[in-house]
Amino acid sequence: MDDADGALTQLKAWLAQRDLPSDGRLPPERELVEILGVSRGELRKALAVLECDGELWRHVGKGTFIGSRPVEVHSSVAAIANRTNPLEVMQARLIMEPVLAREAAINATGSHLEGMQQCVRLQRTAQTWRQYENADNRLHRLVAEASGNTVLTALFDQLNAVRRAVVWGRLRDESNRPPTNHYSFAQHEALVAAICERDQKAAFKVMQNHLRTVRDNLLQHRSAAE
Amino acid sequence: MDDADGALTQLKAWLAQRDLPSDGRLPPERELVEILGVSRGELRKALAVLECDGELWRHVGKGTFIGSRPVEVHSSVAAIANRTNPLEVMQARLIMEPVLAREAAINATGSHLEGMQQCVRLQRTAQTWRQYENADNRLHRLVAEASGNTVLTALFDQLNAVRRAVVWGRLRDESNRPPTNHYSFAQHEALVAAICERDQKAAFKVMQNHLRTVRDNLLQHRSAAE
DNA sequence: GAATATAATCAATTCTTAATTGATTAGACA
DNA sequence: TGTCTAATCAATTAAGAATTGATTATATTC
Repeated sequence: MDDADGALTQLKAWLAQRDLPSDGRLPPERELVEILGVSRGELRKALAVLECDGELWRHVGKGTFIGSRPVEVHSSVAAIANRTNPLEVMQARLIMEPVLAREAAINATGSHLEGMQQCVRLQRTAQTWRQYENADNRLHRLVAEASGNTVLTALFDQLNAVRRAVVWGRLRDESNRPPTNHYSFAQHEALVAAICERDQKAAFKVMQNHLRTVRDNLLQHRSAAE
Repeated sequence: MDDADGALTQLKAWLAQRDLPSDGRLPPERELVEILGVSRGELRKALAVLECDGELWRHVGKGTFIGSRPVEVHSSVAAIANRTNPLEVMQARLIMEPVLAREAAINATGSHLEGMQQCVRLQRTAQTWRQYENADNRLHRLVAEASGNTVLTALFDQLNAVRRAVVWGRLRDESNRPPTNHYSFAQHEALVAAICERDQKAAFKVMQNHLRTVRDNLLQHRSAAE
């Protein structure tokens, strides 16, 4: 390497002798310039080479770091909700939630069961759709949590966030209050009963039937609107 | 309701007539006290009742909101990975991926199929484990994408991110290059073949068997280490 | 005149400080 | 004893200043 790569050579040497902090961050360009005694343009050229080689990554406002750029996994819920539709969401729920119910029948703790039963009671006495939906959300979340699987619960949370962000249009019943004989009442009670009795197959089946009912209602409303 | 519940009655009445902002936030306690003309203690009792009923939720520094407490969806991949283990991840994969494979058999496009076949070829000729894993990642991601379900694909991505972040310890084979008779070869080829032939049941079954093999290998290694 | 160094500026991010807010405690009052 | 008021605490948010990589303009050097 000749003088044309002086900055690069010097930078590599400095990186080799200096052990960096745990996060792999190296000093800002304005400091490195003084440390290495090169101009900022030369330093940036050298950094660009190393970045191109995948040895470091940079970001405005953050700094320069050794290693490979961390993958952005924070695929926003809103972005997903904009590219999907209620039917896809229901399909995903039909895959996830029966399994969660089955696992909940195995692993649910006493406090989980108490919470589920309270949700069912609250739903029966709900005066508004908002109260009804609150209880519904809490119940399904409790089932997920009771499964005991951290990953599945996290996936359920993301699915749930997408569900709430998706545009459901006029699919929702807009009457003032939930009817006293709403189909979900019996299904939710059967679900909680199955989980309480540790009946895995029943918990799976009841949840599956429940979500199929919800899905079929969805399709019926849609075809009626078209 | 008598005077003992005056604050609760007044609060409910105020909530009924007043339409709240879109985020469901209601004024801070210090303001509500002046609006309703009740003492802060009474107000907090009334709020506690409504919170217990699940009609609102509160948090220090944030405020008081109508609706059910939002789940921590910010659960970053790293946070999940720290609280889970390889077995939970495999369980989640066993639930998600066979379904994705079945849907892929229905909805995969020509470019999806080409990509899958290329992955299989790349895996056969992989010189290093890194190349092998790259092809493996791409294949499974292609199956998810080919399912055509945006939500399921997003969930797969999150699961995949967790899988890569989880500490697998010495479960990985550390030999220099993948063996030429690695069990995954045949399974992956059978998977791609089933999807190409639009055989939904076979695609589901092959993926399930594949992941069970992976899981069993995992358990075997673990019990050997103990 | 071309190339490079230096300075100025921009935009994204982080840091710092103050203000807000629900929760808790202590004292006054009846 | 019970309730109201005030003070205080702890968690969060809001806003402005300071950083930092990227870009552009100006000056310098050979």
